[in-house]
Amino acid sequence: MPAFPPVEEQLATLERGAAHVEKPAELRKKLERSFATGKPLRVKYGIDPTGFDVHLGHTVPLRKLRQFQEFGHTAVLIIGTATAQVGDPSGRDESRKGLTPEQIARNAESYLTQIAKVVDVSKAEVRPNGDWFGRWGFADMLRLLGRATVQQLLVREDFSNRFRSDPSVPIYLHECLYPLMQGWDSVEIAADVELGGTEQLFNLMVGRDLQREEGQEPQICLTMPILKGTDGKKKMGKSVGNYIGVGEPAREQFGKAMSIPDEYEEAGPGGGAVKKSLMKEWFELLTDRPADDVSRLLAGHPMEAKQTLAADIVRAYHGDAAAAAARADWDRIKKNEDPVDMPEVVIPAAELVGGALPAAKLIVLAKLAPSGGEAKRKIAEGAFNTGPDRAKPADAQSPIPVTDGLVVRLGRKVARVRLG
RNA sequence: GGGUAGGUGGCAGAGUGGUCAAUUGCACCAGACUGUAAAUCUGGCCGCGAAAGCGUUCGGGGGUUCGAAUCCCUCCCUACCCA
Repeated sequence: MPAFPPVEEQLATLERGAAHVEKPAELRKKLERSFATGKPLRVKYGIDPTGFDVHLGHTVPLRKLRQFQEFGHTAVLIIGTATAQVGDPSGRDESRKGLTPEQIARNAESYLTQIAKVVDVSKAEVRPNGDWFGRWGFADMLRLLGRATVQQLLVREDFSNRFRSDPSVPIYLHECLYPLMQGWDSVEIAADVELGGTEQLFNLMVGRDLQREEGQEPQICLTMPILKGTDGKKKMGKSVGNYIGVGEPAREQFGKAMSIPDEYEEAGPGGGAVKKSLMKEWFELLTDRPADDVSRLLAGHPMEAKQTLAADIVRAYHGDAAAAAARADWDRIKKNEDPVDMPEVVIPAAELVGGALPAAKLIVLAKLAPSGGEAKRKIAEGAFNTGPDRAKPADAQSPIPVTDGLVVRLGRKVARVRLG
């Protein structure tokens, strides 16, 4: 039987960073009861196995889920094997194409491995919603559809926008089913709390309604803010290309984190632009760093703060050593030094002519550029240099003496040559 | 079933017989600059070639033409409207 931390302590952590809690008083009540009875809360989070890389944006609610786990509550991961065939209309996504059962299975597996970097999947309950929806007949579906009205759906901004102002974007009937299915999942697993991004609030509320109608205690809906991407402008997402994947290499994550702007502007309530600290939001939503620590860092040198932020993020997915190494590498790059762990490329000795190679050819063989044309352009731009003295070739044809261990650089790409 | 608008480089989106390897924006790569791989400015962004140049591209196939992303035929696909 898990011993839960005091309710106040739990509340303080759980509500931190949340965009909205529906309803805070009920959450307290549930926590108090679980504290008294020793019965963990059932905390639901759903994902559709439609096949994408898990990125930091997804980790925001996932981290909240982990906090619940750490307090001893039960994480229930819904795999939307049934809902994936419908496609969530939230955020004006266009309807998704149908996936084969094999794809869905493969995606689901890939998710769980990625999610495992944040949540303790081994302790979580994993429930494909095809388990129940798969058994449903047409009559069951109709019964579910009878639970909601078109008016209710139109309350949703993205539906009403599409309906009124942008009629060219179709709304399919099956999309209307999605919130109901998601809500029904809550009934099936008797959820105490459901997590999601702010755009999920409507769907989460449907769960509350359905539970109440089924005689269950309605779930708490806890939404998390939408994380802004590395551009500081749009929601982090794959299609925008402003994301950091949880599976990316440490250096990559560190670099991308360093590239975020310090602050961004947002339309304020009065219409004017309000400056907000992007770094602060990232600290709050992506790291465990305490609030006073964060404000101290932000008051200091921005560069220092951002490096700490980047290191915090890398640490979560690659560990202390990798985070430290990524930070050290960053410093080296800044000072124009080579990183410690350089990728090595093998060049067959037979390619050499008199121990040398034309510059353009060397670049292609070292895989620094995909084609000879690209290599030549970069040489002309002065982006290529080799060896400790960073010698630049005069032109693309200049022979570069190639020895084992030679360091070749093109822009920020660096490699060490091995003769094979 | 009928009608309409479309299918162009990673995406968005111009072009509508030669001057088009194809405007532009985004993304991406590089250079300068900088606390930052931010911002800004500059250059680049199909392949081969030292270069002149050559080859392969604009949904698939076929055709007209000295010459087609652009015209014709046919097929496939997408969206919207009407039934």
